[in-house]
Amino acid sequence: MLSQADQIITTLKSRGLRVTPQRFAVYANLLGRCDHPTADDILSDLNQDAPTSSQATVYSSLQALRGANLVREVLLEEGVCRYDANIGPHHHFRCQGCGAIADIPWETLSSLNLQTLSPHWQIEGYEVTVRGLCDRCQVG
Amino acid sequence: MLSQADQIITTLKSRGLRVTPQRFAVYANLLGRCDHPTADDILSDLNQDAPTSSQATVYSSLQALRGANLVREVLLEEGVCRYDANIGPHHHFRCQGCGAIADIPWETLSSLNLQTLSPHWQIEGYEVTVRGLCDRCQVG
DNA sequence: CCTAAAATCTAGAATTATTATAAAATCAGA
DNA sequence: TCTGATTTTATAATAATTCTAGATTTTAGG
Repeated sequence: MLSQADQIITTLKSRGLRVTPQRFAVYANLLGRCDHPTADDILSDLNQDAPTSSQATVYSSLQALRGANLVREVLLEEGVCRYDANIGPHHHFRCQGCGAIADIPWETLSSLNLQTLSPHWQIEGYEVTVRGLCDRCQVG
Repeated sequence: MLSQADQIITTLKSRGLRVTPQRFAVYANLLGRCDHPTADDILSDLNQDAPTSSQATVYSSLQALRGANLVREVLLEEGVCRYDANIGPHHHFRCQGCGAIADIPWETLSSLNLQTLSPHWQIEGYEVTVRGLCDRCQVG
């Protein structure tokens, strides 16, 4: 029975990544979150209780994790990249009021038929971005 | 029978925008394109034959056009915002090889049932991002 | 046509997110 | 423990975008 720490270490190693305290911390942070943090969000969180990583290393660790397909980027906001350890197919809801982003399970919107798109494209997947207002931003 | 230039002018006025050569040029440029240019792409294009606009003004014009719902942003690439004068609902294909972006007509992927999402959300729309390889990036 | 007020443009400075860099530190296998 | 390769660090650099104050332009009314 592996602890979560051991699982993370095993996972990093299995993807050919050297296990450093910073990579561990970044990945553990992302695995423990439901939101989609920016690099700066992660940095602040990591260094909350103890100096864990430099800013450059957070970026570097994120790139390594992305290269290993353990983390993906989420482009739903201008000017900044957000990250997600949930790399399985899923969709997003984006609130147009406050900007909040929520995950939508894959199956919920998995009924699209992509066969009729262009015969020139080799389709590998899709995701849906739903826009609207979250409950806090709705008026009356 | 209005010329295209007159149509653009009328459109800008109808949206409460002052008609300046720069706004006209930016909007005309976007209307004449099928791709999704960056602000810099637009700037280079505009100033190709004659000095038309400064960089700051291209950004400013794009913001004004967006505020008037004549132009929308497209967030499919890290680090840069792309723009589109096609503001009707439509979807995008994104090539994972070269990064090319293509429009997909709305009706093609309009069959999603959003009723089963969260009762807390007031849904206003959705768009689908399809990923794959374009014909040029596919190998043999 | 003129005028004036408001809006917009300009060009360079400033800001922000991210990447580059060279030296120091660390990882992991022998 | 040693060692070579990799990673981290802190700062500089870069690129996309916004800010700013003075100059210029638009536009409505006379």
